[in-house]
Amino acid sequence: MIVVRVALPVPLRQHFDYLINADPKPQVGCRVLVPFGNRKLIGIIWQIAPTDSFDASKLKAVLSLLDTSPVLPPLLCQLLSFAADYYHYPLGEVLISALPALLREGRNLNDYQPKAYQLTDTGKLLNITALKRAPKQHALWQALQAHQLTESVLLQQHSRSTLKQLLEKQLVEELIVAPIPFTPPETEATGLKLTPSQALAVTAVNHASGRFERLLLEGVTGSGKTEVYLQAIASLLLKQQQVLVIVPEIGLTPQTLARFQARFNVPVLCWHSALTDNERLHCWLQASTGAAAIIIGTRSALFLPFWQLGLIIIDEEHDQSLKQQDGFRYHARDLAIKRAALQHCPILLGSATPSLESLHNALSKRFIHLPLPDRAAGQALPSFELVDLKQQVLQFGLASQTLAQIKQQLTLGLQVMLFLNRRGFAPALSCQECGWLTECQRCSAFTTYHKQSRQLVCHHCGASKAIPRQCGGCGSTQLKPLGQGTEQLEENLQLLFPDIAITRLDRDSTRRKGALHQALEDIHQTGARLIVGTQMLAKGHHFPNVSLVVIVDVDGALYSSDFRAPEQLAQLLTQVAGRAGRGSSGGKVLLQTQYPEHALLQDIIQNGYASFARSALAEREQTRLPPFQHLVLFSAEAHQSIDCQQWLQQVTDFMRQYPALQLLGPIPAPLERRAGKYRWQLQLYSAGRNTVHQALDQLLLQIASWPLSRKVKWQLDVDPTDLT
DNA sequence: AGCACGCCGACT
DNA sequence: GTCGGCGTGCTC
Repeated sequence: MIVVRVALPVPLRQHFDYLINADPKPQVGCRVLVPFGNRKLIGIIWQIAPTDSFDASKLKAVLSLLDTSPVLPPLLCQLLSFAADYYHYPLGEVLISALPALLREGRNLNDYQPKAYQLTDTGKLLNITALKRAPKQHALWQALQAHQLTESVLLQQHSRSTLKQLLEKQLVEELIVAPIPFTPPETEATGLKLTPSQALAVTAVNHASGRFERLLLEGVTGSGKTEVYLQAIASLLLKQQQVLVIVPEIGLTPQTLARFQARFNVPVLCWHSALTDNERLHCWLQASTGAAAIIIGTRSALFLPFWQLGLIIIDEEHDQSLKQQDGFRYHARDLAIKRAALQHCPILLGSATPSLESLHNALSKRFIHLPLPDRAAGQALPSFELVDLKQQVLQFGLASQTLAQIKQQLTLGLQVMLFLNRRGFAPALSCQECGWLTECQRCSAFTTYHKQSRQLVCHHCGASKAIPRQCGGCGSTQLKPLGQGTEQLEENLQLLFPDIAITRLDRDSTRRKGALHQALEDIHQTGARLIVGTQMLAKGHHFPNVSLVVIVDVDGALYSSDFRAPEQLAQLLTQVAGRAGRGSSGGKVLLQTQYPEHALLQDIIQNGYASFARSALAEREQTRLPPFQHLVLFSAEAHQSIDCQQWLQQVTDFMRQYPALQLLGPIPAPLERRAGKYRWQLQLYSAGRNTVHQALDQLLLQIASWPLSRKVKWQLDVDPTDLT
């Protein structure tokens, strides 16, 4: 018996030591089933024979060793260990979250390995007449005479039950076949003709092959980023190297997959949350054996165990969905960079609207900057136009000038897209007599009026209730919708344009399975049409027939408390604009605003995202905000507001011993109460990373001993992207 | 986190 | 008399 140190999926920042048989040999990265208190847990072996073991007389023994070789190979162990340190999240939970669910539950990997079948010695010596009354079994026995057959080949000709019968008679035996990596193509796939800047980008990626290099591909929408990805991949496949492509949640469409599959004659697999547990494990195995050549996946694909990874691509690297927003709050882009460093392979970040973080890295020469300034097909970029809402009589939230332009495009048989980031019919119901508004009982927010479903819904906690007959303040029955959401905008537009088809695209209209697909199909038909939608319109989908985009209300983001709001608005506007006018006609984008002279808007519309981003960076530098300082966000949640505040005050008091840290807070969170709980936060700024990490390590040793930590649910977000 | 232990209030 | 509320302690 030897001692192993095990990482367990518990929120305790420590390891646990167990006794284990020296044979079969336990290895770091293997799963073990261990007794823990009065329950059983699956953990990962983290160290063999630690020198400073726990009191040997108190050690329990491992119940079983689940793997003969590590499910987490050394490189992944390094990556995950780094991640646990960097995000200050318990190692055991980080390790276990990197495994597919079936492996987390302790499933035996061998059951999922590809199998082959051959005759046993008795099977080989069997008399030819022995199976004559079982023709199917006889046929299979005959087929196996020459050589073994893999499971998939065998099942093409024979049934599983025949096989089972021969296995039971011990005439046939099962063996696990050694995995075979994908067959590299013989010649490089031919792609489209590249523009000079595309060709330059492909060359740069190829040149970086085999070593760690970070490249930022800054390409306006329609500049052919995907073609650069495809051609950069082509030469790696010849060398039998695998490629990982990480895309935002919404970006993994059948079209994306089809485009990769059509180009290369190698296995392309996808990885996303809609896969079943079995499909996930399959994909995980194909990555680890090298059978998969290209994997296109959402952020957690980052933790797949590749056989020979040659390149990582992060598409839409600015996208918020790359950052996990609960539990282990990692950023897939940042961890992918770490992974590329460990793998000694290049990483290519692509976006039309790069994050200020990546742009800063590119401008300061840490990343190789690869701009693609022109649209590949040569069309003009859409033009922006501001619509001043001041002193205007609005009809359904739209200025007369806006309506005139909509009408004009519809008359031409073209499509118009209206973007309103507020779903439902109206953001609240209001009493005409006393001004009372329908509020959520459990959140500090109003409840949205949904007309179709006849309900008041809180968009923060999800609670819904029937529409009240009377005002909760004065008892009046005069309740009217206040403000406008997509549901109402659709209704109103239908009144104005009774003959025009309208498609609404938001979380409510696409809830039903297949509804999104249907809506997109409708939009792809030519002819006049109005499209109304939320954020969903800005991501992933292309609308070739849209010639005019209306941003109904841009002002919300102009004066936000979140310092990232301008960046996000600029990205949104640019992305929305890029969705339109892809056909022969260049599109136009109307921005309705009360503040047409606002510097940010002026910058975006006159000079474009690239220019805006550079001035925004200069501003961040002056105000010492990320990426010029590092930010860590503490949040606390409790039934009593005072508990949150006091808990964060304790953090503040502790952190005072580090003068290099700047503290902002404790302050109430932007949504002070959610689902019946109060929420506070504390922001920590630091010029250097080391200081924060050291301070946090010390702090986390203390927190468990604070009595208040029992009442307060707290979390820590390193490099937060969302300050709510 | 989970789970047991333990000490006080309102029920069959 | 018990069921069950959640404070406290522990997990190799």
